[in-house]
Amino acid sequence: MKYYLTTPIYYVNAAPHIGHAYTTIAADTIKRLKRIQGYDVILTTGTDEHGQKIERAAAAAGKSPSEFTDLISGEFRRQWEILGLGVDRFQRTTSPNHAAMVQELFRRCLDAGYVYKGTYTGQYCVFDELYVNDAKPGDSCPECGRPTETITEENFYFKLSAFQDKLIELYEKHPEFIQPETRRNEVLGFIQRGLKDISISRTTIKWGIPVPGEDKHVFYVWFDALMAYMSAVEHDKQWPADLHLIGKEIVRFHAIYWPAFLIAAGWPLPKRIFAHGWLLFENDKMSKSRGNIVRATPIQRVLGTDALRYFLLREVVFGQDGSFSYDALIARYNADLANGLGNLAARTLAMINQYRGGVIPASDGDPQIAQAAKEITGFALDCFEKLDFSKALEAIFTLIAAVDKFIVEHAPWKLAKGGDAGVKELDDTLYTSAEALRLVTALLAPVMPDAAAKIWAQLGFSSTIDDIRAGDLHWGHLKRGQKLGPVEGVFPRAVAKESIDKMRELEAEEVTRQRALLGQPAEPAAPDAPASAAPALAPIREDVSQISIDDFAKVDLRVGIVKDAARVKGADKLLHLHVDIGEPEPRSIVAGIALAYKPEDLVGRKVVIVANLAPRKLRGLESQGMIVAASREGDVPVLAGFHEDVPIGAKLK
RNA sequence: GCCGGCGUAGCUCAGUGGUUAGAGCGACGGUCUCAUAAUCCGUAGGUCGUAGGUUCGACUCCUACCGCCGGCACCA
Repeated sequence: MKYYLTTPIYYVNAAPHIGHAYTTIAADTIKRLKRIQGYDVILTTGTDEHGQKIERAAAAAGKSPSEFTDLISGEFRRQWEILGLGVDRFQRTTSPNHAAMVQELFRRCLDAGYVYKGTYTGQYCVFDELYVNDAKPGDSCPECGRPTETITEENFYFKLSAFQDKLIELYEKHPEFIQPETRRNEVLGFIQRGLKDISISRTTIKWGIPVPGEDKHVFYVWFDALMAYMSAVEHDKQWPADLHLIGKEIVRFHAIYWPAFLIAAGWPLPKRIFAHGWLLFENDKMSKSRGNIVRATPIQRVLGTDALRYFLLREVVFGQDGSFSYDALIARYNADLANGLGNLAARTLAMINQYRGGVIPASDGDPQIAQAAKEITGFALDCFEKLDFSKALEAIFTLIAAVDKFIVEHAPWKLAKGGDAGVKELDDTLYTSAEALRLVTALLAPVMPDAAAKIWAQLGFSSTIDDIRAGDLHWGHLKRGQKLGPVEGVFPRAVAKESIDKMRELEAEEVTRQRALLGQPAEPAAPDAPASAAPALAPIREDVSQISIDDFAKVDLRVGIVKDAARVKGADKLLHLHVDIGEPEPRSIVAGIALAYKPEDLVGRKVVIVANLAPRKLRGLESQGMIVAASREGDVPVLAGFHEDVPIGAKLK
């Protein structure tokens, strides 16, 4: 039986961080779980390497696109090796086998009548490679705020509109197709509002896979990238995937576009898509602009890969957003791994060494613990199957607690001194502890392979944890007479401050190394740097065309004072302002700053506006100009202002 | 603005009509000594977001409101 699962292919515009590791660690864990169940498991990952953003990032690093993507793709591949993740195939979208598959998808869709050529005239954001519907010339991009360009281009379109009913039918027939349920509901809601055809080619980009017979065109990123799931296993015919593991931000592409493409091409559909949540840093979104992105390797180097794996899967409910913090990591590590699992192993193995010469005694074990073990095992396996890692782990650790209690109740150290009377009870107690330890170790092996391997060897097994199968997960499989291996602590207790300092130090080093790799200047700001520290800004566009002073003079920037401000009904982000710039009547201006500023805080504040911008209606209100604000990727805008007092109506030049 | 979710002990969360609302972590007190200053035992009193309502009875159902989150709309 085969089981094929995937992580997303990661976009190479940034170096790997803990978010990438999260997905890939989860995938590796699932792979190990499925192996225990006896499946031949294939896990694929890879890198998504096309598009203008990459062209640009490469240029910024002073490299050609292919040099640049080789470098970053290699960085991802190495990351998974360092973390010991069992990736079977690493698929790059720049490899020839992939291009052929994408072109094949295109031909099949074309032959089936789901692709047509059309013309698009309108606004386009070069940075995001995005067509901005309903935008006018001069408008800026809804995603990034950069100016859009007016383009007319011939494009290939995919008839997504033809798939509305087919997709709804798919979700109804296979409720597990998209999980968790909230994502499924969102997708359904989105589809029920109607699907539009999508453009699947671009003539504005060179760095991509060419459309067959249409040299000017390259494929749009999603038409290209999704196919990596098929090209990765092209040679051993593993398609369809049993599971696509993704982040919640790419649900729509996987749950809507992807099955539609496949149906159009007449290829089988993946069985299940599971979208996990985001990893936050101390409850804030991790983002470049905040400078609070955490990498996996510093954590690995201080506490070990297992600590990272355990933390991510135990602390965060899979499917929901979760928070990473160094304090929580250390707390989990010490409470669960050092005091719980590590200590149980240490005390159990030490007692067998001391009291029984390192040999597993003969016993059936305590019936109550055996029963508890049976129930907990069943429950945990059930949770694992549902990808509810946190609940599974919680359950497994209740068995550890039960055994700790059991040991105290029987006090083997007293039995050992009690002569012949205590021999049987001592044997039973030691066997029970060791067998429970064996079972717990086997259950935890998919999550903590390194520690499990160590304990496994200490229990005296010559087989490896990769040999563990479902049949081993039953009480009583530990054999009497088995000789323990050399014993050594698996999770030494961590001193919080020391460990955190060390992780932060390594984190800073890793940031510097990654930035050098990307051709960016060293950035001293630590992840916990105060807000005043300069955040890492996106590189300034290399290709912003230069303008003359006359061009600049066309822009009439004026200082004004906000007379009143009010929220715009029906819009989260909009404020309706009246700004006095020294004209007879204040200007009516609608600005997308409601998330950053309260209306009452703006009244009386001096702002800069573009006074000669063509008026435009927004939500029925006329906007006679635009407020100047600085914005960072993924962040709220910050209004421009002055340190000195400036009269109303003053012109900026 | 529309749709959905959430708001329970310091922290993370469980609990969906019925006796005194639970767990883990943290904190405090005690205990054993096999063990990683670990284990084990005990304690900690949280208006179950706010205000109404239904009911013999609500954390659990309904309504409104507040706050947070997500999706859509929106972002000049």
